[in-house]
Amino acid sequence: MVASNLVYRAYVMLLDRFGPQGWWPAESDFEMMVGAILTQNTAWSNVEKAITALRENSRLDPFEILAASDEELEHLIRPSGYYRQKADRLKRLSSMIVEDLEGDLDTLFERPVLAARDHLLSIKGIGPETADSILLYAGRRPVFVIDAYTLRIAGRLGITQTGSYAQAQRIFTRNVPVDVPLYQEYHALLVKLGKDYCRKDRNRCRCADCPLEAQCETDLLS
DNA sequence: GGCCAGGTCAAAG
DNA sequence: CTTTGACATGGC
Repeated sequence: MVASNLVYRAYVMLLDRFGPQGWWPAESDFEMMVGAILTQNTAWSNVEKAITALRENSRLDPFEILAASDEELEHLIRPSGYYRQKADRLKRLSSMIVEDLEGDLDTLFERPVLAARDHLLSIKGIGPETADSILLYAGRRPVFVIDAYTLRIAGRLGITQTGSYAQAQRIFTRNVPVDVPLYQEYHALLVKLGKDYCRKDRNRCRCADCPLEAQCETDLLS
């Protein structure tokens, strides 16, 4: 890892342009995990409505989620979309926490990262991005999160070839310092860049104002 | 009205 | 191992 590589310089440029993004100011690690599931392919504004509803009904807790009926849970999280699937996923997550961890999340996060990651991935409804988001933002473990924006941006910068999650994760991990706040901030900045400058529709790509314009190799997306 | 959003899974080539 | 369809609401 050298301080002059593109992967690291991109982080510096993005932070300089956009500033800290202040992601995931959840009041608890469990709330953060709930948000990670509810935000799957969904706008965060919709997730906020669902989390607020859960909180106001005192269901923002693994035991309370298990105690709730499917109908009640689905109703509370409906604004976040895919509400039947996500209600099921929240119950599976809660079951794991209650049954495997006795309700104590630290039991999970204190384990070796790969073991904790595998444990999360064993839950139906938790894939690589959700697992890694949980490890990074709730567990504060140094795991680089890859999402659709990161894949698209990395492709345009010529950083990755295949567009696979694992490859992108390896490359980002190898080229930035192992630092939890940096990982948290970099991921949030990539999402910010993706939303505002690197959209799927090429006609909407505002490459002229893009902070990484000079590094961008193509207008095309993978 | 159409596109998109801080993905994942099962089924199929 | 890669691709495809289903899942669903709300904002612009």
